[in-house]
Amino acid sequence: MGRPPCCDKGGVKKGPWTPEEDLMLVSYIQEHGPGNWRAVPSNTGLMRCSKSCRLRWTNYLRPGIKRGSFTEQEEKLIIHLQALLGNRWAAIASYLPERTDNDIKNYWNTHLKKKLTKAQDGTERASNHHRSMIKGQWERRLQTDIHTAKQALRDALSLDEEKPLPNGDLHPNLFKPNHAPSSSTNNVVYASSTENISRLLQGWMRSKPDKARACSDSGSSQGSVRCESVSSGEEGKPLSWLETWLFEESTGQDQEMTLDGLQLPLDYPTEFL
DNA sequence: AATCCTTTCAACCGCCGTTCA
DNA sequence: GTGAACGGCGGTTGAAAGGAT
Repeated sequence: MGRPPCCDKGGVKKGPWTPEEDLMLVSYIQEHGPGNWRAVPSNTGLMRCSKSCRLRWTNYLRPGIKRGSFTEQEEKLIIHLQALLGNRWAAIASYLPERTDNDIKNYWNTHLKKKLTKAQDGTERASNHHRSMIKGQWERRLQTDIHTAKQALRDALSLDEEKPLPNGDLHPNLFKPNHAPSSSTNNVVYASSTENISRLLQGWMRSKPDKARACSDSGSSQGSVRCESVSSGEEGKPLSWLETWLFEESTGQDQEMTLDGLQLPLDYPTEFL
């Protein structure tokens, strides 16, 4: 028997949030900043538990969230990152700063998993050599996958670099005002209610960049790859082990990768090996 | 037009790691 | 050193919307 859930108290409202509740939460965060979620319900008068408030903020109200269909590039990136990191949605989401981990998780479960299963079925039917693949072939295939994943990540990161932020944020898209969807993502739709509320916060985000900066908005301590950063030495700009790994390879040291001799950063999590 | 089935996604639940008294 | 409180994460659920019959 664990500790009782935080929302066990009576009188705690559940279910969909109303615009009025959203406004109450946003006004509070606008004034006090995200964090100290425990105090939010009592200070705002919201009949919601702290977890619910945090979730509503991080998954829906937080400025810079892109809603609507995923682009092909995002889709590919998610597939590659999932192959690399597994179901660590928060870590994956840190590479798609405009998407929430919940969104990515939902998209994976509803679209990508099916897509991949279908594709896998097709290839499995076509030939049985999948199973009888000798070790060397399997390794080569894995190497190719890793290489492809790294390439996709590099592409994504270099895209980000095209739009540098004055304050040197890791991901320039982070907290990008969402009034101007990128021209390359025509199918992007911003939820109007979220957008309206988010606009309320834009001034605040600009005036409190430190508070607003995210290792996810409130500073994830475990899941986020981005938070496990190492110093690159470039103006003190921190890089995650993954980014370091990518950039090291892209600086001309494209040595042949083998599983045995794979050159990984010192802080590469051993769980991925 | 009515009913049933499927899909989507916001929200909840329970667990885990971290922090702090 | 210990235990409670808190924040964060991933898995799961269920209501709503959309599509098929």
